[in-house]
Amino acid sequence: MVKEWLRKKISSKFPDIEFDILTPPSFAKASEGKPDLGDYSVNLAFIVAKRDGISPMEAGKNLIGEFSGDKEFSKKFSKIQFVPPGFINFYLSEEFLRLSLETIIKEGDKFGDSEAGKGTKINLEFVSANPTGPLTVGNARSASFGDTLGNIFKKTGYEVRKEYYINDVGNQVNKLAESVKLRMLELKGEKVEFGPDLYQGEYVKEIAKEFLDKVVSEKDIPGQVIKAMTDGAKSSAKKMGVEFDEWFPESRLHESGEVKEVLAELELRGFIVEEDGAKWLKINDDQKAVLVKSDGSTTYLLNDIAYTKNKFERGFTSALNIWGADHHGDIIRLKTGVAALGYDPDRLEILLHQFVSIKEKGELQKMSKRAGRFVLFDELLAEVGKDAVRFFFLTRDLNTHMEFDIDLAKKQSKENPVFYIQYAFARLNSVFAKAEGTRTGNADRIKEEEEFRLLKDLIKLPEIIEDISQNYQVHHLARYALNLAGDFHKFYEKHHIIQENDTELQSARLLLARGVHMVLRICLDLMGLSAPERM
RNA sequence: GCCCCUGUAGUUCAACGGAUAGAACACCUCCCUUCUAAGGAGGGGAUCUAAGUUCGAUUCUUAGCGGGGGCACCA
Repeated sequence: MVKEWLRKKISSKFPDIEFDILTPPSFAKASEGKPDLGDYSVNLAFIVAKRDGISPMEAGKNLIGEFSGDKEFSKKFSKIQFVPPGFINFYLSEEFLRLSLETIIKEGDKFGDSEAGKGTKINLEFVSANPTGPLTVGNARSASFGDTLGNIFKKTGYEVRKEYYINDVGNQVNKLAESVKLRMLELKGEKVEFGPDLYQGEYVKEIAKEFLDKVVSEKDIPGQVIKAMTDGAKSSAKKMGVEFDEWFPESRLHESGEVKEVLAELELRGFIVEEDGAKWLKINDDQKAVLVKSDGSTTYLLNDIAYTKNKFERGFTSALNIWGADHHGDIIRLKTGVAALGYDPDRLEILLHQFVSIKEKGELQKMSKRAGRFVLFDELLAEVGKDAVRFFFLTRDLNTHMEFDIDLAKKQSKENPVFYIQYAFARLNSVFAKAEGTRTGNADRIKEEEEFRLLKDLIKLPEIIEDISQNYQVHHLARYALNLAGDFHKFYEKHHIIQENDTELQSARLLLARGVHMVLRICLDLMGLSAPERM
């Protein structure tokens, strides 16, 4: 609300200068000689100083008049101060904050909505785990992240489709089918040779048993295995609260002939070289990647290029993929392929999330689907709960190499900070229940420091959400919600909302409480967390 | 060897090139006859090392030392 306004306003005064709008550090203990540096800050003086070759303090003296004399500024700010080493600090006025509260309440659930993404259609693809085993803890990370990012895009006006790509073709699938077949024979009492390159996990035996019961014939095994795995992934996603708009099977691209078409087009455009009986895509001077193997089968890369083209042809202006860090090397290849087809490669954006390593019984485990070593998504959800799992991932940057200590997570699930937020929400509910029937008035009687603190938090929501839609720092939303909940708990301890003898004050505080409640709910919804009535 | 990510309190994580580096958990001291103590008040405790760029570096550059992930006619 304020940040954007400030940016525009200052830009119009100083059109040639690039500056930053900053949030000054807020010191926890203002009482102990820590200065109040205001609510917003501009580093204009540093920039001007450099340009003019003078000191920042000198530059600031000449600038400050531009602000203190401007009436529009005084509507929002009670004080604008120039302080060493050269920041111009803006202090929000109490009057403006009170007015903002009334605006926020009027907007309701739409508070924070924007039209920033209007006209952009995003295909957001995430999880897309190989259907050769159940979803694991690592998949839970991209599920939490992708789902929340999608929600934020929607709130900022983008048209979004959440998509899950199913690699239902290829070697790995055949191997899994082979593994199941052997386990079935084994269950029938035959002696089998179960090679180390087959899928070792227990789930293979379970499927085999199920197939025996259902009397699945041998030729149906591959199709049925994929179906079983995909159904499992769908059910896991659902338990996480993630709804995909589209489950896109790779086989569709082969059946429709799109893969062949793409190959033909790449050949026509001269990006293919043949060598050793295989067809390669030229990446750069010293790199090439196989598209068609010498046995005639296509690689994931060619299929992925066709898939990306398919997304664009479906009308998406951009394709955003969330991949695990192990696919880092594939980015350049896929982008090259997409560019070779004549698309702007910037329309394809790939976010990498670093790995989640698992610590169990004090030891780091190396996960491997093939070897059957992994921690199951469903198991984790059952033990720790959806909200705690989602929030655990959502509070961290995608680049963080996470260590997930299973035992600790189980033990500490009760202490997961998500409950701190939900508890604030539940406390508010019980206040509302107590105050039922009384009116919420205007904000005039708001005057306590803790109350203004909350108002300042509230007006930041639109800024946070819009920033995330640009920089994908989803964890900022989680931190914001934690901070808001914390400020609420502090307020709650110090001031009473219910005021038996002062209905005016009570109605003002109820209005504030409703604002906090509303914003907490918006945050919880965006993150796919439940908003409990009581705890 | 080359490429990507990463190194912050005892632990798990924050910090848009900005001001005295924030939380949570754990530890120590307090606070429930007033709206839910899953809460609040207070305390101790951290930027891997060395140079450089900058008015200003946890953030950028280079080098070193750790950690994770890639460098296939697998996905």
